[in-house]
Amino acid sequence: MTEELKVSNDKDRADNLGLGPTPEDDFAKWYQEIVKKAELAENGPVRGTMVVRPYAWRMWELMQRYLDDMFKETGHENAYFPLLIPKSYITKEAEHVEGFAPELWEVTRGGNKDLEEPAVIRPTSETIIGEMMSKWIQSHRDLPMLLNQWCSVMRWERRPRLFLRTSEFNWQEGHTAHVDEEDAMRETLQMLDIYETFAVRDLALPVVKGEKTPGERFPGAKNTYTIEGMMRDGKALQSGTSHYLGTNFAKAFNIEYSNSANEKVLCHTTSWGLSTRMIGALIMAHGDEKGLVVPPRLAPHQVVVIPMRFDKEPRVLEAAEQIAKDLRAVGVRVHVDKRDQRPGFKHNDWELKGAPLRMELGPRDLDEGKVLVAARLGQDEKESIAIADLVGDIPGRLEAYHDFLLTRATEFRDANTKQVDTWDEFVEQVKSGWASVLYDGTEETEQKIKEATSATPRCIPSSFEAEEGPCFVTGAPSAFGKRVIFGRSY
RNA sequence: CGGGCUGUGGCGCAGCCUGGUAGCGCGCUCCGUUCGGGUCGGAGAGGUCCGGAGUUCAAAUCUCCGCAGCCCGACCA
Repeated sequence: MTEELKVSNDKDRADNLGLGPTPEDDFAKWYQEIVKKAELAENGPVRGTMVVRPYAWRMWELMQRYLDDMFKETGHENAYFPLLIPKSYITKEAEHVEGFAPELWEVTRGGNKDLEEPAVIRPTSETIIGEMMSKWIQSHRDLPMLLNQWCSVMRWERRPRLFLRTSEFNWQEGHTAHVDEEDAMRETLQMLDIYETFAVRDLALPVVKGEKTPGERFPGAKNTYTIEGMMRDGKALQSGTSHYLGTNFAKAFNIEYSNSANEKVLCHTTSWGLSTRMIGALIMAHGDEKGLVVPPRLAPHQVVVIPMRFDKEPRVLEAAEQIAKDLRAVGVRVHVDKRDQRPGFKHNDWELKGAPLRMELGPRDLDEGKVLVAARLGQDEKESIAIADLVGDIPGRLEAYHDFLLTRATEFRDANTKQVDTWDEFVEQVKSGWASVLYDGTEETEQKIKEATSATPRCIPSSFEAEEGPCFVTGAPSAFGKRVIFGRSY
């Protein structure tokens, strides 16, 4: 009887603290529980808004740092443009306004009176930055103009989901102006490459890089490029986009320069953005039934040290702090968990929060000059390592852990991506993954596919070989000169 | 925006059908104990039952209107 009660209490505790559903049971619920229980974010009081908690914001700070470094290395400068944009700006580019009109938040009052011209809260800043660029650019000598801003934007979302789609979200938006198409296109593709590097190197997320089909383009863009990641439920997540805007915005906002022949010429502009949605990507690409799995480059705590009986034996804590100090000196982010909790609780908690490595340090280890090192993934047994070897060992171990995650995610993606040539195969394939197909590229065909399977064209991968043949739906000649990846998406 | 479901201490839930102003588990606080994978015992704190209006002597419970969340769809860098 007592035993039964005890077991039941343990189960209640586990249910309350740990995750209920597994990704296989109920992916949507699993995702929400991770977000909440790993203390990443929660809903704000206004519909669709999100409170980002410190643990997740730290990951975003790291993302910002890696991206910002690459932006600066490629000559970009950060600036800041206003949150509020005159409503009239948005309407200057026809496709742009059509695309964003249904998503706008509008401000009509301030200081207790109606505004003369309503303002919209930026859904993206092409318009206001275009307006400013038109003032700043006079000569070909002013080009290229390479700007970026870190900010939040707002779009009315009908169905918000934390990190994936919220009314307000934080991102970076780059905006550049160039002398001609060639230079602008080089920029567009360069930024796409940077996003890919970021995804692979920092997020351990293999992505498919490529161009969007016309139906999936950014409103007002001539070409849209994307990196698409595969989540563990086989769906695609658009993880970063880069747009070649042609002269569309230059025309709308008069962004022009005098060339060396003293002729007025329209600029060719680009824009590119990546958001906190990447935190959603990280959760859904790497997480498992125990919780979050954070890739080392983004982990707030790469190593968590769990000291045993440290209240009774101060030397344990001293040793733990010394280890932390030594590792920090070689660039490892270490956290010593001094909470008044049992070690078992801490192990579970840090598994839920996805810390890559844990160290268990007690009097016994200390006597032997060793620590037990456990990995969140990819290592079955805890390994006893000499304390003296840690500084040499841990950085490499973190890299190996990153490689493990990347390999695992890549194998998963490849196993769930299939080349198909018939309707039946296609329908089956997009239930759980991606299908690469030849199709005729028409809106009608895309619509038919979407209605039947809810799959949409994700991108025309730049890595794919040229290939042509009959459309798997209509039999008409295929478009784009190569296969296109279709999948369900977020 | 259409269809479905939900809203009760921090979290998970019961109570609602058959109105009589709240209960359980976990968590939290304090004391002791324990500490190498979610210790054990004791004593406590904490809720205008999402909001508003209505019916009633009386509403968590019934009715209406909002708001918010979740799922499916539509929509969506």
